[in-house]
Amino acid sequence: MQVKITDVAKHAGVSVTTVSRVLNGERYVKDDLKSKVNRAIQELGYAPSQIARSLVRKKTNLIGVIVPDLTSSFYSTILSSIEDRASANGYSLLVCNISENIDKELKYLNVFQEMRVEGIIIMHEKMNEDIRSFIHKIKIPVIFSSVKPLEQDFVSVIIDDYIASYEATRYLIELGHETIGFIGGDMRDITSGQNRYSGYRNAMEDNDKRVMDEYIRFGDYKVKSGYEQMKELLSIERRPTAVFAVSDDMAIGAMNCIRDRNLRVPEDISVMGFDGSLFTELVRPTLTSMEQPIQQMGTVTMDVLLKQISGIEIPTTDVVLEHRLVVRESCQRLNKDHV
Amino acid sequence: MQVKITDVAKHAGVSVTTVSRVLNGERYVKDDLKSKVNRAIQELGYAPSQIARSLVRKKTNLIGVIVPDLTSSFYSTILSSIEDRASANGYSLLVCNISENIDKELKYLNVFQEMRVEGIIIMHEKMNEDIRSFIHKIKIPVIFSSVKPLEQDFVSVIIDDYIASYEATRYLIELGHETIGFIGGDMRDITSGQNRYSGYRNAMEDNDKRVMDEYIRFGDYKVKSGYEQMKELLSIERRPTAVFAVSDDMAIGAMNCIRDRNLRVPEDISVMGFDGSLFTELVRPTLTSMEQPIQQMGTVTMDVLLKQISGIEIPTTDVVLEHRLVVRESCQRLNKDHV
DNA sequence: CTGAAAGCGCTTACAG
DNA sequence: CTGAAAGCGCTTACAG
Repeated sequence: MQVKITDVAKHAGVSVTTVSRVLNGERYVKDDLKSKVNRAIQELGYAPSQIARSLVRKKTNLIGVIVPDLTSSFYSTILSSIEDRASANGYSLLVCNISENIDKELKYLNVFQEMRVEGIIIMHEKMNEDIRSFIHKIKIPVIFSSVKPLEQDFVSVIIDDYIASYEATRYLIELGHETIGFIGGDMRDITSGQNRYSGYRNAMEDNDKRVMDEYIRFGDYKVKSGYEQMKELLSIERRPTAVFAVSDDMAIGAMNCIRDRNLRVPEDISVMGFDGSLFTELVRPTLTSMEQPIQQMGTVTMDVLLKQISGIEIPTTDVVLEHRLVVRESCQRLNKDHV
Repeated sequence: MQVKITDVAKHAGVSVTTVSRVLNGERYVKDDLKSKVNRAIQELGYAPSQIARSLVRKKTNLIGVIVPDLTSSFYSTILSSIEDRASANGYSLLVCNISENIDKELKYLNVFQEMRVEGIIIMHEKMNEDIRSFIHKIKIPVIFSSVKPLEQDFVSVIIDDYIASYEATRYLIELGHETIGFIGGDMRDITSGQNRYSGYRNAMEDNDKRVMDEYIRFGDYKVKSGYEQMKELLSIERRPTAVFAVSDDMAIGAMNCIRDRNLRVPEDISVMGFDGSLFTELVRPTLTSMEQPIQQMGTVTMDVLLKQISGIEIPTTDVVLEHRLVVRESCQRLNKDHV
């Protein structure tokens, strides 16, 4: 029922080879034939089948992307800039939202393979043995964005989460804070769980601050868990004067919790976030945050992947982007009188 | 280089037909052959090519989605539930983020057609003649989600924006407000521009409230424009005691503007939003909003489209979902003393 | 229950 | 400059 190339050829009175040639902008087609063909295409409303074309060219112009959570501002911003670079280069995105569901990830990785995508982008680091071995076996270029799995042979586009977290903590220390609460992520995550935790811990120790277990909590990066964990921190007898949450969402949850207890940010408690999401400017007080270059992260990810695909360059090491502390209103110098 | 079905057949010592049969779970294959084939698949790491399969079956299991702005919480939430339903039904999503770029939309519509997607979802209503005629001509099922273009022959999954807006305004009137500012959307948009504006206007008139031009502003649905337009409303000599913004994002921008002027929400000015985004619960005070059933909207969109694709049912009318006023903290009864 | 052959809609050497 | 033919990797009647 769909118009196909033979219909166009018949309609124009030429061979399919000729139609194919004008379709692909080849030279060596006389102008009168070319215009006959173009008219036929027009009249028949012909759109060549990419899938037939892919089969013979062995090129699909498809990229598969695995996103942990589409509704997250962080990931959807990265995805948006990935999409931008992809479409600018003639690629389309096959998007999979796994929402913490590992089975879905493996299933989709299989779909990607069967669809013969030319590259795969993963923004997720909770691996299992199946996924690990799948990625090792597959011949399609795979790149991780914003996360870094343990294995050295996977390529990531990331920031240095350890140093970023270290510097965020040091900033609070420099403001005079002694007791700094920490709301970490999932310790099964290398990047955003373990590395950010170590950064906090080492910054504290290097500056002779006591690291106390009751000041250390862990959430799931979302607003709600920031709220819950902050509730715990506020129940401590000598509550912290500053809190560092490893995601802006959790930091906002923490701020809301503080406010709901009739305490003020930053007068009573300073709050520091991490990521640089859109929300930092949207809440009041605005949120001081250790920011990742989110947009750039997407762009660079796509550019590196494109190079891998074209075979120009096989990256062997991670691409590490610059983090940046953006000071806004939610942190202030410790008011000694207040404690 | 990729392993193909002939390799598997050779390795297992059977015909490609047989391999194809076990791949597709057909009966009529003896157990010993079946296990031979399965072993060969295993050993060779064979993954059948969907694109070859699509060519012969004339079925791609692909859905094309056009999103106006991936970074918007509203659209990414719909997209997320669309993805959920799609993958549950064996479909993958080809996602295009057009970011207000009409040319990109037409280009992507073409890509969708060439990729032979089985259905197209559009969450965007800024049409031009090319797009309109393209959609009319194409034989692929198209469905609009959360928006309703002018033409009657396109199917949409929406709420009744006019009534929702009418009721939101009436709620503010019932709280005793006389002067109600309005921050509308783009008047080129039927759904979220014109209909919501008419709802506001008619609710005002039906309740004998004066509709004054200076109280009516228009933004682009984003936080920043809500802030800017609120600034204008605050500069009016007799400023409104309540403001209704037709997106939660703009409402939040308005709240921030009010706060930055050292006024309080809702004591000095009540603020009402629209959409039911995640932010409503995230800001302080929490935002009263006329909510759309965002998740359901995605689910229903996909379900209706799936029916269209399977030919079970060709919807001829829009699917209208229920809106719901969710009262939170940002609106209060007008305090007469205050004015 | 199994296999040889045609065909899906294109592109690309190969001849002319 | 143009076309006939082979082939991309599968599935599906058709025979047996």
